[in-house]
Amino acid sequence: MHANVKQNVIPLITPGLKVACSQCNLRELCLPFGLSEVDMGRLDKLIGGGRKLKRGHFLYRAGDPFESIFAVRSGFFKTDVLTEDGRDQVTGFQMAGEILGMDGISTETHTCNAVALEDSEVCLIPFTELEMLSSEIHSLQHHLHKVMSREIVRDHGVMMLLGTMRAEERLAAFLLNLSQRFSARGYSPAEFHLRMTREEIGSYLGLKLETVSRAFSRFQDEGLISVQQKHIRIVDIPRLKTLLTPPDGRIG
Amino acid sequence: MHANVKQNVIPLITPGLKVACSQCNLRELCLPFGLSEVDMGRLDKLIGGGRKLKRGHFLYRAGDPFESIFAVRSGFFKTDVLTEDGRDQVTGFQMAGEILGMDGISTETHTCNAVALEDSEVCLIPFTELEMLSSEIHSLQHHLHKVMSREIVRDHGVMMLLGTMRAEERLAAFLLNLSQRFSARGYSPAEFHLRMTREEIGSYLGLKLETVSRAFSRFQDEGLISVQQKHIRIVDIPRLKTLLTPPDGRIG
DNA sequence: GGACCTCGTTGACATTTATCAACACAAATC
DNA sequence: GATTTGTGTTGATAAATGTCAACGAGGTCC
Repeated sequence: MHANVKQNVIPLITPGLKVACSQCNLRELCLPFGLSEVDMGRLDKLIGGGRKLKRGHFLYRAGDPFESIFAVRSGFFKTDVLTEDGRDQVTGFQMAGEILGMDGISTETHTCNAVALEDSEVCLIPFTELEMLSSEIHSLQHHLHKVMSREIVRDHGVMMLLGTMRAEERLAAFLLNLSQRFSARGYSPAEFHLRMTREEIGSYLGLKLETVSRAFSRFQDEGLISVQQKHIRIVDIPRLKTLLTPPDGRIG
Repeated sequence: MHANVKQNVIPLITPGLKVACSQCNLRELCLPFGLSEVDMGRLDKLIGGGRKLKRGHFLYRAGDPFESIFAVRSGFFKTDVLTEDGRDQVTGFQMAGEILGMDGISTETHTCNAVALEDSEVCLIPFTELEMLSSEIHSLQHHLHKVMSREIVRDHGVMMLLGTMRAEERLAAFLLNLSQRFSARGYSPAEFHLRMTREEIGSYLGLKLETVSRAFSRFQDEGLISVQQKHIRIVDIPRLKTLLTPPDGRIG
């Protein structure tokens, strides 16, 4: 019943997978943002190659020693934290251009699991080398700080969601967030495939899977979206957005 | 009814407040952790002085341009995020040695408010200068990354709390977290003064103030703690900890 | 020293979400 | 093609938390 049913071996670096930031169409979303051609070449040399992961495989697990951060080249990941007493919280879903693994810097050990939700590719960025290079390239250093800060801000958004929103508001916010991120990557903002189960959505949103399912059905009944298993089509984005704004505005 | 009733002017740098990391008894908790004497002296020169804040005053507000991060020298802060539609989420409470303001790096604008919950003092650390110095001092750079990463890990803990815990578990986790942090600063882990209201605790924990109040009363009835308004004495720390571990362990 | 305030507590009741259970659907496997 | 397994949906009911309201305690301002 738990996610760790598929305890696959962590695959080694895929030798054939050549990566180069300068050739990558994600460079405007990813770590090399704002670098000159020359500096991007220096970053290329540092990137420890790519790694392919089959669906269900772990990129890293809580407890693994921290050595690298990862940039998602393609595919889809989830990160989750498990406690000894069996609580399980999905802390995020990551797609192309997003950075994984920064939780590990503080203790030199990963504190969460990262699992591929579909066949995926990542770039491996050795962190010590990245720090060395970033002390020479100011814009790289600054952008790394921005990426970490962005993660903090994103986390605050999740706290807001978990702390103040009701079930349907959470799901609306979740769908709109996915929509916006797909859109930023050139995909349809209105129609997409969910890579995660209702249970994983529920864990992320602090809800049980039944509540997630009911909220989907309700949205469909009201003509906001069309759901067929994992295929989602958002019929009325503006009206979905209004679900996030309580009618009275709650001002005062 | 809202926190921004006290909209005080942001005070300027307090000229008389001399700060020096090398003299500070918080240096093992704070940014200069692990620096040599010489390097600490260089960090001292960078610190833009101290700032005193009266209770209720804002250290910064959402929308303010980002220029510095802040280290709490003394006192107690809360940070919160407000949305246009009136939602208000407390994202953290900060005490001596903790760093504030890293949310602002990503957009060059602060994304939350930081308010002093009692008369407080902070060190102002201009961020551009900090980046310049950290590219020269590797251990400073690395420690900055650790501090940011620690914030990400802390945020994950809050997500876990908000996503998986029930009201009493949240409050127990909150009290134990405060206890541990006071303890790390040489104060009693068992007896302390809450600087925040029930409403602020509730906002942080995703609960209404009445629920927080009832949970306090219940803990007192069960002999776990003793509450008198904001004064808390934890009578039975081990038993409070067991509240966080569901009896069956939820394994499997 | 009294008259506000804000803050905290408690009770009765409403609402939301979880729990338990049954069943439907789809993909993967034999 | 049938079977299994994971996944998703829906209903009935229970449990947790929120809402509304009253009141009490402490601090602050005249």
